[in-house]
Amino acid sequence: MPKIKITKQEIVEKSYQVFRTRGYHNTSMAIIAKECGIFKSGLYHYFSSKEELMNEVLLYVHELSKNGLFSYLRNQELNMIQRIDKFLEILKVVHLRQTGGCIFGNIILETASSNESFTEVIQGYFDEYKQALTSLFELKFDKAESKQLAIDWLQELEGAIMFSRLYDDNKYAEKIHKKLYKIMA
Amino acid sequence: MPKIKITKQEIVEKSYQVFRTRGYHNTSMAIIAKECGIFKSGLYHYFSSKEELMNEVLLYVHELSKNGLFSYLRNQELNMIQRIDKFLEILKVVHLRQTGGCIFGNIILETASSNESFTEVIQGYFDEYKQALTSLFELKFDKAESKQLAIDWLQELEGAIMFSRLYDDNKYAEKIHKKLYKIMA
Amino acid sequence: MPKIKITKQEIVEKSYQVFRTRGYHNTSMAIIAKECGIFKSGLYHYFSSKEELMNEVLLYVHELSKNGLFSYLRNQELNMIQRIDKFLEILKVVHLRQTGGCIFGNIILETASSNESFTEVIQGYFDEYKQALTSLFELKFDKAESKQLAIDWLQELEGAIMFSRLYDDNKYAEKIHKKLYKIMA
Amino acid sequence: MPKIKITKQEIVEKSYQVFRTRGYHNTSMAIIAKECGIFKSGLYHYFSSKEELMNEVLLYVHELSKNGLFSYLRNQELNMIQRIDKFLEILKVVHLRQTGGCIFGNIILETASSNESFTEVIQGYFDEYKQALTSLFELKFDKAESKQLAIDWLQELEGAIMFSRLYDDNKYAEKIHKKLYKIMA
DNA sequence: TATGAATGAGCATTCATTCAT
DNA sequence: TATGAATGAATGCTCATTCAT
Repeated sequence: MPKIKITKQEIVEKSYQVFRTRGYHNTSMAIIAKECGIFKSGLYHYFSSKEELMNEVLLYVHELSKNGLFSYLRNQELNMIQRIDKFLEILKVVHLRQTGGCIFGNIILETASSNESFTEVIQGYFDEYKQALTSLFELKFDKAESKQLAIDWLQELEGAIMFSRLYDDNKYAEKIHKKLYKIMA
Repeated sequence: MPKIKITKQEIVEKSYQVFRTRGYHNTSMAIIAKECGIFKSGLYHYFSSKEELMNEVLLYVHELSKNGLFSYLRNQELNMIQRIDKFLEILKVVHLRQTGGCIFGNIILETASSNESFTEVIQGYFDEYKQALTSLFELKFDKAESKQLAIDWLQELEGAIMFSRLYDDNKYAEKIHKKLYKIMA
Repeated sequence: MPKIKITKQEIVEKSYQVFRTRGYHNTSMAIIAKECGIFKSGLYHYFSSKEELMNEVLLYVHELSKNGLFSYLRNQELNMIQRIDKFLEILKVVHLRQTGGCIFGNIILETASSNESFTEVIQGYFDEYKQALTSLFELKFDKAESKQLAIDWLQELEGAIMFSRLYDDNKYAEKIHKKLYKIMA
Repeated sequence: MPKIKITKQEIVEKSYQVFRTRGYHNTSMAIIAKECGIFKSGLYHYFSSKEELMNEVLLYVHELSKNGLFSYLRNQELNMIQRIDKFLEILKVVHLRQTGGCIFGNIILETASSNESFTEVIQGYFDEYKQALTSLFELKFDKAESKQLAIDWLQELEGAIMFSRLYDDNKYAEKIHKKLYKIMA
């Protein structure tokens, strides 16, 4: 009798998708519960509040990136081109699909001025993202320059994702993706 | 009896500030009414819905930019440096203050995947922004290159504003501002 | 077209009855709304919270007592016996009916140890009650003794109301009522 | 593996404290479970409902009083003053501490008009309390008078506890305590 | 035109209780 | 027996919007 139950992990994954596309305030616990096939009150068995759920979602995506995106950038068994290849391969799947772009960018712009406490965890994500990119750039540039390049490229990427969503056209993001090869050429 | 009433224009201006800092879904008509010193139902005398109010806000800021920001970029009575000087002078006031960054960037990331109809008007804004920037770049580059530079710089600016809000530090945006001089040098 | 609407005052009166019999925490805004024949949300047009509604109820009953109960005790146009007669006449209507006894006594025992802010207004009620009783006793006793008698009698009354509710028998309260005559005899 | 588990008795004792200070409706099974260091569902192993738990609490406190408070009042090995001394010694610990006064008084006023079935057990408590007090008074007065004195004093005590909680000052209750000596003097 | 009352759906969260393991 | 997941109604309160005056 395969009693199918949803796990805490699966709730986080579902919530990720919903929050990414709908944003924070436009997503109700009812919507998430429905998406998970459970009762609203069931969510509170795992998460003490909507805010905590969102924080866990962000931490989960960060963790995912550690083991995926970021890991390729600093994988010493790969050469420069291989690292970029692998990184962009993932990046396309993550951002190019029309599922809401980058949840960290979305949520920070939606909530930066309010009381919600997402800033810290989002900073943590981008900090590590920058470090991983720096690792890549250091294959060609010195430390300081690499760090600056990382920040610049990340910024451009987020701006590009915004434009890709605005014009419903992935070309903006893709162009920034390719820019990585040019920088390292 | 000089009963001073708030004008439609003033409501739009107040709403601009509220929407920019709080976002769309986290802003209630009640908050806006309170900020304007009028009754909730009063808002519906001027605007048929929250969505329409937001649209009018976006159009108002677009209009403001036409007569301000954009106008300097294509002012033929100014030389290149003067245009940039004037443009950045305004830009600093508009974006650098800790009042929510760029409302167009905020709202597009918050609502791009939902049913709200802000995409068109936000596209209109950025289209004209790009054109105005293109006018500037054409003082040095050819048409095609100027257009591409405009898009790139705008993207970077939006990414930089995001980082300035994330890290509560205007240096990210300021760096992109200065980049204009370098491009035109 | 006699459009019958419930006024804020009527909501307070209805709420009084409900809170008095059901207590504070066992009374939901939904119950009150239903009792008033309006929507739950309608209550929030008049009262910003359940706590505020309760406070207004307590102040209303205090006001009622000022113009009723208390007024007879210090009415200088009445002699001692007349004052007691009138006072008890009202007191019977107020407490003896099986509608929940004394709302001030009920609510203070239910909420004294929690965060609700009813203590102050309930103290205000009993302070004035004591003063009014003191006025009566001063017809026979000196100031200090009158004050003590007032406190004592009030305490006994509240204890008696509790016993009348516990045993569903008004005799306990009635006995304290009559005690007034003995004290003044 | 000395897994120390909470006993039914300990749950009742913890619940007593919580119910006494928070009241019945403002106390959730979750709060009690937390206070006991067990799961909510664990409570239902021992008690079929919140109502039953409360009833057991009241019976427990009644039992406690039998072996404590009440026992001194009718202890034939003690003389009158000794009985009062011992009785008040306990009474101070029970009521004077700022932990919610008298649970029986609190709960009867909170629930007397509702469907909960606490009336009977609370009556049982006060019945025996009256009998015990009557035993004391019979050392000096005849049966009928003693009974009346018991009722009166109990009433006054409950009213005094109410005032002590209302004004956060134990003097009201203490005064009634001392009154016992006067009555028996 | 402005007011403020009314509307009814929706919000995040908590409730007492039950169930499966 | 204890656990912790599930349940579904209910909680206080807010929402965008409409209506009558």
